[in-house]
Amino acid sequence: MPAGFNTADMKKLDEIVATRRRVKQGDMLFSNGDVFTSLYAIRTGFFKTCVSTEDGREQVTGFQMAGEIIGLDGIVTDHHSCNAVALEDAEVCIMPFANVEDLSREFPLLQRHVHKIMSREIVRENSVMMLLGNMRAEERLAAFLLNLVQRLHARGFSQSELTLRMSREEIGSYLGMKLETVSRAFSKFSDEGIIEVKQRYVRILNADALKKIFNPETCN
Amino acid sequence: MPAGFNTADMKKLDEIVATRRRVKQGDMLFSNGDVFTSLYAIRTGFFKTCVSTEDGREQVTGFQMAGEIIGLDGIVTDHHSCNAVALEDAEVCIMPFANVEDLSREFPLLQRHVHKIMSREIVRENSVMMLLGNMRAEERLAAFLLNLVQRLHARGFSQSELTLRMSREEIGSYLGMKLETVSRAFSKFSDEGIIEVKQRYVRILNADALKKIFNPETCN
DNA sequence: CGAAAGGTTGACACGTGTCAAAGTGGGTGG
DNA sequence: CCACCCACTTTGACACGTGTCAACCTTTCG
Repeated sequence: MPAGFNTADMKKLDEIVATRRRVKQGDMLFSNGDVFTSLYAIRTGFFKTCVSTEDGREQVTGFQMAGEIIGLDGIVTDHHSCNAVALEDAEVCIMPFANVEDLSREFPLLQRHVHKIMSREIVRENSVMMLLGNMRAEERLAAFLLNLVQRLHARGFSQSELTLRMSREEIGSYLGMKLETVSRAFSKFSDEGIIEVKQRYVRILNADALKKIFNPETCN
Repeated sequence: MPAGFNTADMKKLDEIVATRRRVKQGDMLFSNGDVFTSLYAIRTGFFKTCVSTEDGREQVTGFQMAGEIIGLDGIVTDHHSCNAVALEDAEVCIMPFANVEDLSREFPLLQRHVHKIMSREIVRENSVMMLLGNMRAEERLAAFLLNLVQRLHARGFSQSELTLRMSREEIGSYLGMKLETVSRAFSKFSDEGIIEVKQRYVRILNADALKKIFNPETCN
């Protein structure tokens, strides 16, 4: 929720949330083809969203954590065009989109907030396109790790330690590379003393080195 | 503009457009860092949008033609995060975003329309991610050509002939491949009798074959 | 405890990138 | 109006990063 509302406003804004829903690890919050009715605000847990082709290839389009909104893909056709899968037990707030639109008309601040959320997603996807189109395996992984810790840190977690909620294959799908290549890049970073890796536990030992890999020119 | 408005409504909706602007080939409509004030509806002409890293790598994030909206990237931070370049002389309608938001509150149909436009862009970028992450050079080019002719056909142009407005390098940037690879893929399609290419002129001789390349499984 | 899923590592293959040279077409100035 | 020039495109030869396939290891969970 955005800032700038008084308590009376906040009470009305509570109406956006119809109810909450728990999603167990591995379960889908919504899937491709489902009728779109609501946006979902993640309260706890971790999701991936992915699209797939008829011939079975899957592309992870994003990883979402507490405080982020999923379901925006469904607005345009009234049907979802991707799957949202919980990577750990999760709880979401269900926000019927009709409520969102009604209250947006009443509260310009909310309207602006909704627009920003959608715009942010567009900008994020732009940078993923840059990553997929122009970067090499190690740059992609460095960018991915830096993005993850930055978002976790904004939520009060460590900026140097994290536990991955997704498999090597899912990371690879997101980054446009095979799981073996992901694993090799982790090992390389580890050999170079940039990170410490043990399965899904990752500790960043030298963030500057990671940033340098991600963006070779901008280093100092 | 969406359907469903009466003439009185339409008159008010005209207020969205502040003015028009001509953009000459090669000129930028807006660029990374510019303050965001307006969305732009393309009346005529053809644009590319692209992001770039500090070390000079450029990623084309989309090609836009008449009737499409650009500038959505600027909403989230009040500053544009990409460049919009005219690939041919163009004219756009300038729609100050404040007007869009004001009238959206008044006209639910417009509000819904704006939301759909943003959602459509998110879904489009999802499919570009699939393309960049999972497909091979020839599949990417086939998908690209099919998408282009489909959009041109929706605007009354031929569904088998087109003149590309962008260079091989720009196509390559969009599709995550080098210009030589783009050129080779064109030549291969040409050798196989699937298309006829002469520089920027392309005629599709066998659309089914292209679809087959794009999606090997879904053929029949 | 055993099986299944996920992760690591090695050897090799292959698609695309890189570099270079030549061809093509369009725009501009003399 | 022609000729030149420059940007763009095509094509070839070769290099290299990542994919593929396989074996083995680790961890989790029934």
